[in-house]
Amino acid sequence: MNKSRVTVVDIARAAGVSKSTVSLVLQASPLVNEATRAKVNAVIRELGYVYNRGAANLRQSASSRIIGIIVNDLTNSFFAELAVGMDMVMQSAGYVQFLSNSAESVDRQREVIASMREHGIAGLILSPARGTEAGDLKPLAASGIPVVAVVRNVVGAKVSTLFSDNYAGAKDAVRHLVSLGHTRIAFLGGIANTTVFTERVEGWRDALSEAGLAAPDRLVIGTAASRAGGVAAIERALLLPEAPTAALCFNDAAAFGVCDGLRAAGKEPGRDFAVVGFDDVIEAETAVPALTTVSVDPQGMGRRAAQLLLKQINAGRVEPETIVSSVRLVVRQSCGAGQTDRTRRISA
Amino acid sequence: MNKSRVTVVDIARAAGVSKSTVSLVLQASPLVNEATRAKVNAVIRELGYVYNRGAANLRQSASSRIIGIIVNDLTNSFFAELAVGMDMVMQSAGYVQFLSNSAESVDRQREVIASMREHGIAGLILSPARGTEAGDLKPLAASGIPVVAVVRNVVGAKVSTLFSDNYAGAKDAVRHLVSLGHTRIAFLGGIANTTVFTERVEGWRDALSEAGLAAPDRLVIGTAASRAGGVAAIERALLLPEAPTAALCFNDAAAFGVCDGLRAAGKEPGRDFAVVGFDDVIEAETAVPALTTVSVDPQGMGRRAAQLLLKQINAGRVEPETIVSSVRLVVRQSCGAGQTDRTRRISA
DNA sequence: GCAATTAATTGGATCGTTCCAAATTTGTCA
DNA sequence: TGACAAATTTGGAACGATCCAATTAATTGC
Repeated sequence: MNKSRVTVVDIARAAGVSKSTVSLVLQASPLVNEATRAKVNAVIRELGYVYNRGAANLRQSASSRIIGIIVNDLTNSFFAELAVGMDMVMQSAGYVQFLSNSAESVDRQREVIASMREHGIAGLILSPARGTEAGDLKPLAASGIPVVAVVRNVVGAKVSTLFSDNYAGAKDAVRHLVSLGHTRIAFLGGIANTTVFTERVEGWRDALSEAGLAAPDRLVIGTAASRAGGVAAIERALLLPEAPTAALCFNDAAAFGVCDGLRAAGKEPGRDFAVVGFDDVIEAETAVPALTTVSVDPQGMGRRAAQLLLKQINAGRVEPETIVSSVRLVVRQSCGAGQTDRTRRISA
Repeated sequence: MNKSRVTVVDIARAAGVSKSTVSLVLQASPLVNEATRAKVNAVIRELGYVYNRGAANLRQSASSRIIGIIVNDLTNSFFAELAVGMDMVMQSAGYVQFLSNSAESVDRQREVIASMREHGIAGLILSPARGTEAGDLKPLAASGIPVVAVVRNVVGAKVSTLFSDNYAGAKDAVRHLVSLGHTRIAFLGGIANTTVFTERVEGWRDALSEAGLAAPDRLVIGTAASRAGGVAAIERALLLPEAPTAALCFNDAAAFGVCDGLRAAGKEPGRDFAVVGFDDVIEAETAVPALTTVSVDPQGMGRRAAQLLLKQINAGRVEPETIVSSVRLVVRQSCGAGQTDRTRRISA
């Protein structure tokens, strides 16, 4: 009902103390007498006082408790999980987040970064939009705001980076397919000319040559990193003269698409064609067939990124570091090896 | 390199004008001379000045350009899309968002709301965690901050609400299944005792009785509203004495789970059992079989919610309004009717 | 050329908090 | 009890912007 907001001065007047004392109570200072503290707190509750962090921030030279998170595609469940992981850590560390979706637009990303700077973020976690340049992060770095890039890296930018071991993961996956007897193994889906794509293809190529198998370029079919992209990739793959019998897919979304495409072509994934994904999104486990995939634990990665950023914020000025998050192959059914408990139980 | 930040006073000094003039330039006031404006802008760029919105906000009586968004489960692609829709509108209206994930925890939600209040949000869009009470939103309403609840409603709270027509959607879906000749139609997945669940079951029940069919309670199998929940629900459904031949599922995630469960039991969704979902997430279109589902267009809903909130913010004080977003049944393959172009092309 | 307008500019005062140095109260001990 | 230390409390100056009333500069009309 009060048109104007309640301030420390109002509290002070009502409690019969000075505003300085109220301020001390607000920050739980040990300097203030217990009785006074109790009285002030009572008045605070009574008047429905709301702390004004903006005003406090203005005076405090220390950085704010706001951190920015920008993700390139929130509708992709990999990134959504990544964001959730960050959210968990930041929340419990007493930070709030500006979370934004750049939708792969560098312009949009630039705007969001500018807006976040104006709001005085203490740090930024960025899953960069495609085409992000070092210059886009320059102003942040210049004003000493720590930045952590996740999943993708920004070439030339002096920021901490956290990404998964794409090369090793792809290599492991292909080795496994080779051990199952496959000789024509494709790489399906994903957008070429991205660092992540290149690294995974590199792992695929090296695993093949290590096994003495050919790795012809026509077996690498880059499309969108989505379900639809997976469908398109497998359609093209099946038209090849010597069609592959197995595939490592760019990510899980593409892998699901590949399964869809196989079924549409009358082939059963897992039985007639081995499919391996990358990411290990939650659906990978419950899908039928359950997806064999390279697990990168997006939530865990989000948590680690958040921790890294917090460390940098607390340390003041820190040298950028690069963390390669290790991955592991989770063998389920879509590659044709192994069986889960659930399947056995149902078919029994 | 400068340890302390650049302020309007620094700009003023460097440009040889007063800080008031700089302020005028910052807000693009027509009062300032073109030559002066140009000079000031040049200095701003040169010194790398960053506008301090916190300080500005402190003085300005008007509300901030920050809005809060809290979503109950960001890992669910329905809600992720919802958030993206909001993000689009808010971004282009010049607002930034605090986006948080309550993960269905009312405590967490309360903390986040408190934190947002301290940061002076201009409004809040909330997809409430289960168990949210009117009291949780009371303080916001009391301080005149507009709130829009989406997807779920908060009983007793005087806030605007935007949800989809669950009853009509469910009814339409079941009518369609009836028209295909099904007589034993189950309702699978979803958590009972939620408004959304109740409304959808109501639509299911009424469509059945309208067709002169029985709607026994055992055909309603509530589980989690997830892929895993769908698997569990269909497993139980198939064990019933007179097993159903079709199902309306609580949402698309559950519907995918039902498809998985059917395959695991040796039945092909669409051919041996009709499956209909609810939501129309992006994957519904590309899945095999493509999912027949009640389309609620989550992004569109997010956009509408954002527009509603903006309207309320601009209007000052507004009466809470309730908008029921209409839905439409999208017939694809999982219900056994119709064929998409893609399937025909591949099988040809 | 001078008053009357209009266009541009400018010092404070202010927003709600924190910080600092100084003032006050309380407690201790000889 | 008085001196001294410790425990509390406090007024006023920041923080970085905006706003207002007031001032100064430029333009116009006659």
